Amino acid sequence: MELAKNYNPSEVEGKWYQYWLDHKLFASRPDGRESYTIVIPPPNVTGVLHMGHMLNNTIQDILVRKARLDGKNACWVPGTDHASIATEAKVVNRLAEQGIKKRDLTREEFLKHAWAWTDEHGGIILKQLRHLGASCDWDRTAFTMDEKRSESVLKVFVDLYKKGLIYRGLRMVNWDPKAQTVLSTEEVIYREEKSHLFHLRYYVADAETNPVKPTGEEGEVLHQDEQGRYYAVVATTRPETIMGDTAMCVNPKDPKNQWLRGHKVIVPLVNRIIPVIEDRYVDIEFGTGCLKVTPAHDVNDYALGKAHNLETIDIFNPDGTLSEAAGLYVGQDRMEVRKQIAIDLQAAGLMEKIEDYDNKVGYSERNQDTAVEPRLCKQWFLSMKHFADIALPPVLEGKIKFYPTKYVNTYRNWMENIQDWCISRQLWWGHRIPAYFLPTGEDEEEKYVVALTAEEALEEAKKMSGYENITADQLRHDEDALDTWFSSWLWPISLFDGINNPDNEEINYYYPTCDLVTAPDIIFFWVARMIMAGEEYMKDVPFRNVYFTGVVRDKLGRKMSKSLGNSPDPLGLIDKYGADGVRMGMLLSAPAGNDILFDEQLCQQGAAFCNKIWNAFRLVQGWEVSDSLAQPEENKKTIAWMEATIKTAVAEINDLYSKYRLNEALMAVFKLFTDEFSGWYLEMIKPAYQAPIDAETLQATLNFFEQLMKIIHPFMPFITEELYQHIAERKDGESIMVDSLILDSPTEADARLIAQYEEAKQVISGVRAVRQSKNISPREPFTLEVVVASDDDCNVTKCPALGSVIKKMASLADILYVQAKSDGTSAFLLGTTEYAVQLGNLIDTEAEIQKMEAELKHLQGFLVGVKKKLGNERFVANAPAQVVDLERKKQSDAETKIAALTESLAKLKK
RNA sequence: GGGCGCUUAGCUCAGCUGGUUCAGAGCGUCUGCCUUACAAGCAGAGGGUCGGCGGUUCGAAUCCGUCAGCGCCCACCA
Repeated sequence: MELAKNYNPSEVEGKWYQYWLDHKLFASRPDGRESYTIVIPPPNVTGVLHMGHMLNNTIQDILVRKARLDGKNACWVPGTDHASIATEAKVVNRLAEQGIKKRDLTREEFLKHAWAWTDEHGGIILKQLRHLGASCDWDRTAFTMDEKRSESVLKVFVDLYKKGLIYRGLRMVNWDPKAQTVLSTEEVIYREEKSHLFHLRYYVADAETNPVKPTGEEGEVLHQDEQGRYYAVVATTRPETIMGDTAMCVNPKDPKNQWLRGHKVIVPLVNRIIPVIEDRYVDIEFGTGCLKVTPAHDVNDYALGKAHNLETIDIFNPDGTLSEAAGLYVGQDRMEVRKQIAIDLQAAGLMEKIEDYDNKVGYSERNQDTAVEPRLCKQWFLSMKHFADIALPPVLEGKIKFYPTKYVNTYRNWMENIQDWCISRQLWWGHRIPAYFLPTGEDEEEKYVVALTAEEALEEAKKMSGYENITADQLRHDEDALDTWFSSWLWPISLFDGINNPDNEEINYYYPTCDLVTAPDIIFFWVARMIMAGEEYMKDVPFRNVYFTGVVRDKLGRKMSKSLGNSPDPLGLIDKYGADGVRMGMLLSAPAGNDILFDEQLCQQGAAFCNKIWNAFRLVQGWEVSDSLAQPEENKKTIAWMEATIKTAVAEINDLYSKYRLNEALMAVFKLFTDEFSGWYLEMIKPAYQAPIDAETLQATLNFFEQLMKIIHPFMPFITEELYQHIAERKDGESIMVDSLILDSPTEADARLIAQYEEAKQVISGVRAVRQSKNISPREPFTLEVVVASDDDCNVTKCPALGSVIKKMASLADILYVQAKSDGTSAFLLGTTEYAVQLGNLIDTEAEIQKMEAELKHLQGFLVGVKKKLGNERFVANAPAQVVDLERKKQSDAETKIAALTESLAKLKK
């Protein structure tokens, strides 16, 4: 069959992906083989593929395909995440476009819209992954909100509640006023912002009844205005919260604020009188040392309020506007109020000054344009102490390995300072919390039961005193949903139904999974919590290795983002370079743990490599075979060398895989094919133009080709399948995917053979370099002189097979062994042996002399260094004998070379 | 404020427990080749003294200290 001159991925990729699907080659069932499992980090169900996914999933696919080649039963489970907060936001936005407000809908109506959206956009990303070649077992595709996963989540909630690990409590939590839900501490990201420090006057309220006299060091009276009224100054970044002030706080040890002790002050504008309290929490150095205390809107103030029994005034509505309780600016947005109140304070003469100030403001990880508000409310929490205790040891003890290892520190630090996990969200899209509230009187504390179903909840409720006759419609199902991560933390278990159906065949076979490939930014959200769930529910780790990928950046190091427009369209790249090319491009610049600076040009390199492979095959496939032709000795030897080379390379590549140094493994694969196989081997055994090749050599070459395709396959699945199918007749359903590659370890004999060929390559390169520097055609047949004693058989050129290989590769007419090189030659040194190319009248004696003198000078300098080292008694006395011997050899070698060069030079100069 | 990591050729990175003939790779650069597998190619070449300083050692890119620069994570100073 005639093959096109250039490789065309678009003609190949779709065809083989369909073939793999048709023959169910991605599917896995438990069997007697060793299992190899990866669970996909589930992308958002309505997400679209971006470069981060490309990197992440390329790596997973490489690992899975490699496991198959190693003969393991590989299973890569795909799925999506319902991503409650992100998806709900998208649905809300779409409804808004249609003029529908979420709050006008019932929960059921809203969920209908959400499911419609999910059905419409859901799983697009998984379809896109197929273009990349992802070999997931698609029949297993799961969703964090499908039936099995949902049931698992609720069961776990009920179980943990019963174990006393889930509780409900009033806490200061992070509130997202846009999404109108609480967030966990992990979901808040802090950004440094240019802001202002407002210095506000709080007048002393009781100066008449309780006189004050603040004096400075010089004795002058401070803090007094023109009318003689005394005031304190409070520095704040948030003047809009003064309506919630219920105290002012000073440090009792602060000398400059002693005069305020025991007094009362007036909140500016609001004119409420509040006490001055004392607490060592206040930093004497910061601002004026006076702190306004707003217990409802600041975590620290809340603690102060509790300690000092202060009133709590919540001045915000859930949407971030000011509430009735504020009394002023009611209904206006807090950010607007901040601007307005600054103006009003100034006008009222209550603003001492405004300074520029950098501070950190928290934002929702999902919504980076609305600042998170600390807010006091009742939520569900998971106590984390127990989980930290069970999840820390496996990582510290190495039962789970992190690549790169530096994340172990990060992990430990988080675990050791863990806070309880707020798991409830004021959202509808998600798993509804299986808690049911009982009717209570106005001032009574809330009562509730936790149960898997409403029926069970009713049974439970009836057991409570006073509720014996309660009916189903009197129970109020908690409106809140669970944090998305409360379902994803079960992923490695719930995918195999290990929660609902413990000890089933699948969970026993596939769990623990082997590798987890993920980005480091979800180490706490997801990785850590999966380890917790694994230890809690399976009493075993969820995975053995975690490979943390880097962040994909552009080649200038900027994070890829929509607003910068520097994120290429993954599918567009695949169209342009082929999936294999893009996979190689991604990986070439992705050392584990480092950020990857993505450069489209690297995909080009990947595509070029495909073309190289393609053409190498075209060459081999085009050879005419002759059965009568005997196999030349040199081919036999070269085949043995190639075999040794492949074995050695595969051992190295396997070692790199085991260390998750995939980019280095790919580079080794690339060099094996390009340099060793195409550059050297094929050229060595290539028959003369239009001459046939012997059958044995051709067969060996095809075998090598097949091995090489397997070696490359994890990185470039499509082209390797295409050529695998060309190399030999294959039955329908046969595939490189499910073939295996297991080679013997390289031996010492292999190493010797490789060393011999390395030397031969150097002779060839030496001759080529002589030609190049003299601008002589590579075809011009020369005679090579080897300056070597006639009884010395160690020289590579003396091996008949290698001799003819060298002649062929270096276009030599002959190789002669001489005592001294003849006139009209250009020489080079390899080790201590001198090789001289007979150039005849093409020689430029002057240039030769210059070249040799330069080398002589270098050698002499080198010799001086070596002699100095050997002259150092302490070196000779202390260094290991091996090292000293080596230096001695260096010395004698250098002396030999210098002698030879000097002699040649003398001869030339005559 | 704490913790961690990084700094080696123009770029992106290797270089393990200090010691093979003056530090390696890929890309890029330069030179010569359209040699019937591949110009998405072939051949050849140039290019770093290993962030600065100090120390340990017979010997340091490799160990220690220190300074500088970069990056990441964590933390309730308004």
